Amino acid sequence: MGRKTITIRDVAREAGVAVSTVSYVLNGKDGAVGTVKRDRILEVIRELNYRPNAIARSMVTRATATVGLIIGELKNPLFVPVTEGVQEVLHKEGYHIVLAEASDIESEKSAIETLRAQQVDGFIFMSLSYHYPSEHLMKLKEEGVPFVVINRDLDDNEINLVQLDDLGAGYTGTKHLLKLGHRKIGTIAGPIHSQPRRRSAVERFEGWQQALHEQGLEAPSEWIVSGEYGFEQGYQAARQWLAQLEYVAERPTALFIADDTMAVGALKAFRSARLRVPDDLAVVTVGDPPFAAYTDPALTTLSLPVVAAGRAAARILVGWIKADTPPRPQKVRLSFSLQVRETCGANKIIRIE
Amino acid sequence: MGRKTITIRDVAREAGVAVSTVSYVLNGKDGAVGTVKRDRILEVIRELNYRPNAIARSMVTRATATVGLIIGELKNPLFVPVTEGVQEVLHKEGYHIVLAEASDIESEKSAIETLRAQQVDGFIFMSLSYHYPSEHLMKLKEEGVPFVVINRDLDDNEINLVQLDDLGAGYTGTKHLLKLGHRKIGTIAGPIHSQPRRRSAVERFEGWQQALHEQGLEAPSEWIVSGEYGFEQGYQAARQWLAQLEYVAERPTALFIADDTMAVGALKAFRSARLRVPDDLAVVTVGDPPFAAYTDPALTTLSLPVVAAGRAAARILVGWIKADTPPRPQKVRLSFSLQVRETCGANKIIRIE
DNA sequence: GTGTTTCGTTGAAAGGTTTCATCAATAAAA
DNA sequence: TTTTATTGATGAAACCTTTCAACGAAACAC
Repeated sequence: MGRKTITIRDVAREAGVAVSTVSYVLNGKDGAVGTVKRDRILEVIRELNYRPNAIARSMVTRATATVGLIIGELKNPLFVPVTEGVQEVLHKEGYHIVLAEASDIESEKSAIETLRAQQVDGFIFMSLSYHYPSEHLMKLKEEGVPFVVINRDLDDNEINLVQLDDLGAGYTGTKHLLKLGHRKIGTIAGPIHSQPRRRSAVERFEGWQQALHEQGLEAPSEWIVSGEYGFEQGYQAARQWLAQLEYVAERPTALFIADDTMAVGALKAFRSARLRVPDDLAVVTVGDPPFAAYTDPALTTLSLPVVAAGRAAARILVGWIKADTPPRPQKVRLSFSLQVRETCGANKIIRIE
Repeated sequence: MGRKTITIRDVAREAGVAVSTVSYVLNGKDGAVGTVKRDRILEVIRELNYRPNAIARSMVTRATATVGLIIGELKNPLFVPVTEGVQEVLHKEGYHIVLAEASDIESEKSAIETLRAQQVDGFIFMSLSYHYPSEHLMKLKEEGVPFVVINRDLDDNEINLVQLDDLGAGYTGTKHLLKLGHRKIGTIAGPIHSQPRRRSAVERFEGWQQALHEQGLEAPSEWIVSGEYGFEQGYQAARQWLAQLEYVAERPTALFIADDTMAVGALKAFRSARLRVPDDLAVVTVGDPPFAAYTDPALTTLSLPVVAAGRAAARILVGWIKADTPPRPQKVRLSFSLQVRETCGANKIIRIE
């Protein structure tokens, strides 16, 4: 609508100085301009309600103070906490986030294209954990575009990567059950068979396996089931798991579930089956979202530092952008902590002793 | 890093045509350029891997195809579903989202400033539901900046607004309990006393009140408690509620809780107090997040169409931007639906009959 | 064959900023 | 007093597009 936008030129005219002078005070090149003119300029800026045009600035500086956050799907429970961390440090550093959803590799490519056209200064990828090469990321790297990847499985370790220690989580969770005296431990795994493969699910599963093998234990295949993350999916997986147990002599006394949302669904299934947790079945899971302490029974779970992951990724990215030179490629692997609540039965055992 | 960016000029030179010609094929002004040159140009574009600079384009078109999404806090449970809806239509229309978090009015103002400097084409506000005027929004309106507000309480009804029917939700939820035969109905309200006031909480509370009054019923103040949204906050509020009941002769048989996360916390408190839901206390709540069906007992709740709210807001905004003229100001109020599950006891009653 | 449209193409201006090179004036050094 | 630095300020180029006005050539109408 025909509203005249006011520019640096107007400010300069009104203040009786050169455009470049105004630009200098705007950019805080303080030494370079006398206090009397500076004050006058600032006054005029306020008076005219002048707002510098970041687009025009970007044209010449070739920087937008904007980073693209590419995310697999908004519903991903990691999204909010990770973005929280990302936003926290990005905001502090004066960067903006532009959001793009990309649930498969093709839309990811196209998101990259449009955001590059928008001249974003860098990318953070937080999509599904693809296992396979992702040549488009390689290309990005070759072209010198700053980017960091969160929680994916990449075969190129020249790429900056922030990962949660899902293997460790699976291992430690199972170990916890072993320490409580359980020897027969099944698992409800995440999407370990999906294509593309999801790293987090596979690693948690392998952690479970590893802990058992270390003790020379082996779980029959009937004790294993897998499914997508999610409440309903967990419910269904648990029902399938229970069904499978009918075909095997020994029933597990404990269960490692790959994800808290699945666990909530599973608890429902166990309730309908009149299976008491933890008395009949001890459960340990992974994630520790806010609701974990409020289920019945409360979830014993491995808390993953997702906010910290977001922060770490953002910090690496900002460093790279500012230095304008790729950092020594690093794989940050963030640890976890065990939150002992009720589903594992640890507190009950202590009470009995 | 000194990588030469390739521009429309390079394409023009390589293809042996004028810059403007390239621009025309880029922008699909199809009639205007001969097929032979067009093909050559497209070929060169591919060859050179040319990517038009959206920033430069924005300079001249004065449009960025970008809208600012200003949100109170990422943790807000509405954020994900609303953004889902927003993103869905914005993406389809070729717009990008740039995200800004602003938890108070000052940071909201500054977010607006920086995003306007970034030349966003419009705004969607999805912050806390302030009650008070928000002059900065008025200013925005006067300056002709397109924007839509989701779920706030504004005294200016010239502003485009998408609201969830929180009043109706409170009313209908309570009505449901009344229909089940309850006459003594308390409430755990949301932050109705907070400053600035949160519309959703106040409306849900008023809906509860209204339904009771309609039946000539009155709840003693001991049956009422309020708190912030959240699991732990719900737990605490419920404990306080239980404590207050000690000081009153009659105990409620039913309870309206303003929010599902609070309800989950409250259920925990009731469990420790050996209060059976729904037998001793029927519960109805509001929101219907994914976990609502998986608590024990499952939550009877009023499902709010948050994704639809996001979509509606985005559609209004895009219409405004494209028409370059403010639409007839509208207040969209989206309805809700009652999800009868277990906490209200309805299924039990039916079974008894 | 002349006059008028239409078509395909072009050059140049405009958009708002940063920054480089330059310059005048003043301060410091010789 | 002359020379050299320093300071404060400036004009103009550059960033990469889009789009307007203009133009020659071909097609059409008469």
